[in-house]
Amino acid sequence: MREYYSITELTREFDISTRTLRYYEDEGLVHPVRRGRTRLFRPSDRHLIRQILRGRRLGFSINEIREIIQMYKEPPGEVGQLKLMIKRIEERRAELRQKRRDLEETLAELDQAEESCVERLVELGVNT
Amino acid sequence: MREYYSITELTREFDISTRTLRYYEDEGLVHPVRRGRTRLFRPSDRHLIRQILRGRRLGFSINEIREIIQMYKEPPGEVGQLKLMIKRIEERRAELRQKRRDLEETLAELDQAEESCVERLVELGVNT
DNA sequence: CTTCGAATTGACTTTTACGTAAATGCCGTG
DNA sequence: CACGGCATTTACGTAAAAGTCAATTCGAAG
Repeated sequence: MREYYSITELTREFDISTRTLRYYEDEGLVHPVRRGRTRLFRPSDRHLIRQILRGRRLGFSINEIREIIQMYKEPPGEVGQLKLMIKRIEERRAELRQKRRDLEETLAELDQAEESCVERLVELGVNT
Repeated sequence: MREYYSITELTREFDISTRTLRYYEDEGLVHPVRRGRTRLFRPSDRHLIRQILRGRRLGFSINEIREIIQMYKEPPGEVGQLKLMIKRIEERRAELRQKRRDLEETLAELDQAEESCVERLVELGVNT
């Protein structure tokens, strides 16, 4: 496990811009340490970036991603907070299950669409 | 099957604003007919709205949604177009499968997080 | 020491997906 | 016919998530 990653290494690995990584830092999502002015990202930051991009691909906003990442962290110490956290987690899961239904439906329709296309090709006598 | 739906009926059904529906019309995603200046949405439009919102929940942009909806329509008549269409569909499916992986991973992490919270509650001696 | 390239900062710009407000049209009811 | 209640059009506003550009600055190589 590497100790540090430079900003450009990570932009290459994840195919994002430096601007994006700095933006995520401004938003408090990652916390690279500094050597002089240079950012040094640790494996934990790298892991956070993975999670951020995952959230992004699923259509979550930065604020939502921030919330979700909070949930991955150490659970809070106070009972009220814990119960609230569990409620929030449950809400997110419901949302994700909705997304999963949406996803399955969309995939099914695309399967259908592709099949129609292939049929059409066969009608036209194209040898696949 | 109703013949027409008014704009407000649909805004209530789908919990979106009239602005949003007019925007989708501007963007050429739906095509309500007019009685005078009033929009009348047909069942096909209603179905389109379903598909649009599904895409929206999955984080697709309007342009992407437009593309995806194109795919659901009648396949094109020309061979080159058909092959291109199949390629596009395949790309979208790959993207959706990626989203599905993202989704499963996120769900798994949330399960983990919730479990931690529950454990913590038990430690604190809270009777669930 | 100079120079070069990579990194940083800050400011400004852009795109997307609507929100919002103002002015006006249409229509059924009392 | 006046009215309330939707609808419409036009226009401007805005928040999120970066892109872009200019001016520096740092550190390492020559």
